[in-house]
Amino acid sequence: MARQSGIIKLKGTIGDITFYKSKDGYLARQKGGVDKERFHNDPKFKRTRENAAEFARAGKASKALCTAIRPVLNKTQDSRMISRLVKSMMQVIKADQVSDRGLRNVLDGELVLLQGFDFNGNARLSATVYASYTSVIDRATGILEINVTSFFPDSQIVAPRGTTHFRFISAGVEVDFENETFNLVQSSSAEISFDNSVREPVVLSNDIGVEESTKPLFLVFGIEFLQQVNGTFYALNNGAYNALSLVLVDTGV
DNA sequence: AACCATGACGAAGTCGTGGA
DNA sequence: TCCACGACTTCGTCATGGTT
Repeated sequence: MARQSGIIKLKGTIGDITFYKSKDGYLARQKGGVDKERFHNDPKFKRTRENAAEFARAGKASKALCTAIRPVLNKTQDSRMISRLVKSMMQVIKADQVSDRGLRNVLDGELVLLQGFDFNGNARLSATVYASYTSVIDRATGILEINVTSFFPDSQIVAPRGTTHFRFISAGVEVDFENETFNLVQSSSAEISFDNSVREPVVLSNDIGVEESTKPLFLVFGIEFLQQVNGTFYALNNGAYNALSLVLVDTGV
């Protein structure tokens, strides 16, 4: 048993040697693990394979959703967004009470659990937009809508320094997780000046053009901060403070 | 010999980092 | 500038290497 006696204690793997901490102190040993062949065939790994299958499904579903709203994401995401999304997607899958172990999936799960997901972990929508709004998904007409009530930018929007304007953004998307296809429609408000005068209500309506869809529908809502220089709008801080959240989910039939 | 604690592995995907 | 690799997400199983 190799023991680490130096000043710098390591944890993790370098080359073929694994460094770790045990109750006896810091140790080092040869890298171990289960080989691929065994993982795929050994009956003892059945449970592990089932977990892997569900995890793979969560990964794929996350990618499908991510790809679907890619145009809206537009820098309103942090570097760990996918990780968090996969984590949430695993909860969706684990909520499937119909399928057998290893076969649980997002369609039989609770996609509603994704509601409230923030695509930018550094700027949560609920801590950025305090103007009140309602969200509606009308499956019959295929219209996904956000209604922001009258508000005061100054006191109801938390904007980063340098903001002169902002705009609300929204998108409605129908996702077919089985075929990994989607149907996205996006909309945004005009540029709104960041000051203390009252603003008229804002309506962001997304008509996906499909009536009575049977697939899951998602409504995302967010805000983009802008700086106006000589009449042109520039994205502020590369979008670091932009917020985007999955405000409403309609699971489908 | 039996037992215990612990980390690696695998699945899919994306982003950040470092080397070439 | 591009590419390869590691980190990170979940979690059950087992190799590893120690102790009793």
